[in-house]
Amino acid sequence: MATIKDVAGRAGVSVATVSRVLNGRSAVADTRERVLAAVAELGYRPNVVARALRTARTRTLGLVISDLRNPFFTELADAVEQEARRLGYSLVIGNAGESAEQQDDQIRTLLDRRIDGLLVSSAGTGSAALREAVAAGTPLVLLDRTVPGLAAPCVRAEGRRALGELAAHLATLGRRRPAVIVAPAGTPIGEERLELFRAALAGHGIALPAERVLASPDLSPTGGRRMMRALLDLPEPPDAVLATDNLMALGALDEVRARGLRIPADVALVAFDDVPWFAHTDPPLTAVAQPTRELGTSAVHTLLERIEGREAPSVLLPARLVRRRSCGEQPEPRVREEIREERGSA
Amino acid sequence: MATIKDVAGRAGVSVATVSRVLNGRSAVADTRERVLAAVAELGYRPNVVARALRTARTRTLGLVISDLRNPFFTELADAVEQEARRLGYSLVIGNAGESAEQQDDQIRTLLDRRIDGLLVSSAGTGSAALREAVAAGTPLVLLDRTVPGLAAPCVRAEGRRALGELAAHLATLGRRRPAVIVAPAGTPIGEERLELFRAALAGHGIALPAERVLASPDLSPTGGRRMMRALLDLPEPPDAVLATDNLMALGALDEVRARGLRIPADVALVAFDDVPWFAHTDPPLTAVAQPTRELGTSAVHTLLERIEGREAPSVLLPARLVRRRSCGEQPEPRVREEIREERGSA
DNA sequence: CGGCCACAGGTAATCGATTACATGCGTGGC
DNA sequence: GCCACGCATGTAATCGATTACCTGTGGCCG
Repeated sequence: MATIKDVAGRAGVSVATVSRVLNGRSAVADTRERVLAAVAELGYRPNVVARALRTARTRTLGLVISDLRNPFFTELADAVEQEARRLGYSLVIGNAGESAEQQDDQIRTLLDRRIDGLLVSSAGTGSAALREAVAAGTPLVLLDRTVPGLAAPCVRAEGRRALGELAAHLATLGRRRPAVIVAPAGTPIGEERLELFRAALAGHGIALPAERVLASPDLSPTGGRRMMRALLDLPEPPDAVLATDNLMALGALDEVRARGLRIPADVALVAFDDVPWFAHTDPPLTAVAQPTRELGTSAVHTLLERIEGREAPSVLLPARLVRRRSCGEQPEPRVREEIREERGSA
Repeated sequence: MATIKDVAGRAGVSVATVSRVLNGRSAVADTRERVLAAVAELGYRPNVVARALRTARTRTLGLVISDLRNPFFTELADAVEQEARRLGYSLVIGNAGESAEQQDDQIRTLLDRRIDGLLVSSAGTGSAALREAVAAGTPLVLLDRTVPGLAAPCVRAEGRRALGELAAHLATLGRRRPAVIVAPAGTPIGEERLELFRAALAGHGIALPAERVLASPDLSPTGGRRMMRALLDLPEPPDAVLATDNLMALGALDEVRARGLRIPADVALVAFDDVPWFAHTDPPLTAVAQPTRELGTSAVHTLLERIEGREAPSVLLPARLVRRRSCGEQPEPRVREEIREERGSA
């Protein structure tokens, strides 16, 4: 591969001049053209490794995602990558697979590569490597999941309004015995969703007793299915169930079907996190949709602020309720259209 | 951040000695311990950028995936990442979003970062940047999708046996009017699947006329839905449809449902590519499952062979038929179990 | 007791870029 | 006509590691 020296030789100038031409500082027309010609002839491309070593900037961001196979996070990662690339940064993605250990491994690998900044949707609640990153002075922004006590801004969605609408929606439809399948205990954001929903229901005079709030052991369809089983086995089974994650909602759906029950006639089902295939299930699921792509772009912007040394506040974007048919309402006229267009040319 | 010089100073030795201790060449007990102590005290981590510059090896692989939001590719990427990490390599993932242009952009970025090897599941048929990679001598392995005329091994799945089983399955169930929704024209692997299926059907005396083979304009639910609409509008509509990609199958399913038709009573539906949520649709979809994780690990191994300068042959792994309920057979006893376990702790 | 060898460990070159500083040339002002 | 200033460009240091080569010490053998 051609180096800057080869280009300099070919153009009959020094390496400094080549560098200056390529970085747009000075150089007069004649020289400039000779250099560019040499670059073209040799197919020269600057070695970003060398550049990074010298400038101490890699123009690379790191993203550690809690579970890459979860479609919510896939879309988030995609949004982050696009925005980063648009702004001239590469993105290195690390998958934590919902394991705190693997997350630490990924974070350390990224720090070793001297990325300019780090985005993390943390798998556990905090971790040693996260603190190391802060200590090392690497700009850090949390994504979707907060980590209590960590000095880093967090970009996430907030469900107050959407959960308020959901409570109203359920009340209107006459549902009186709601239940919630929440994320494993200790997940701060799951607790928040639960409390907001509880408060919203209370506003309509609907109670959410403890026996109808079940924490799944993990964020998986299996966990969701098991919790739904327990709920349906209750002496007074719920008439509406909210699952605070898309995979758990999927498992819950399986259990309802396996029992031959109908949605929404026998029980309503709502998911937190809207993912493309919720529009394709039978019936299409009503969901609290996080503004996924906006979360991604906003996280990149926040991180760049921090990289440039500015303070950046946490960002809370409102989620919105997407009404489909799993709670019993008639489909709105645009629902069929939505099915057709939602994925676009994905 | 501490550098090797800081460590050397603290341990009272030269940087060469530190490097040797850390890389396991020589160094006697006493010195060794002083160095390791200094490393621990300073929290020193080698700068991989500097190391890469010196050694001309980044210990990084690149993966350009045709569409990260397609769950088949997500799982493939996850498998590749895990195997790469296990073998001491980092993985940089680039998403092409099914655009040849973006793919070239991603490939060039990866080449600039001097990755040791490149894995590509090509979006278009060939591209300038792919040829540049080969010309630059970067070890290259194609994944899932071949590129005719490119001097690089390809790791992919092959459906002969599975499609043979599928043809037999359909014949047994009395289906006589099969149809196929294929990928956009010019996708080599789509053509192959079609021809294998056609041959297998012929073995059972079933014809596959041209009017029942439709090429979708893109790999999306929208495209699949449109093709299914055209098929169902045929004077003699098909009684079994194979979609050669999971997203198109999803769209096809939507169209069947929107018309109030039943699967499998009115029409059977089969997908090429098994993805986790096919076990959760209603009914669960019969699918030709590619050995996704094996494809990923095998691709990494092939690439490492090439990186170490050895020749490496292309790899063809057999796909297998996963019978669920979308063709009309009774569910086998283990199907319920499968629904529960398939995603595991995903 | 002297010489040689083995080996730990230091010195310095190197990877490919950026960039501070030096140099030299041309031009404009007095 | 001379000096100074500005600007294009070259020289060389630098980033943080690895590694070829050199040095010095100690042990062993003759």
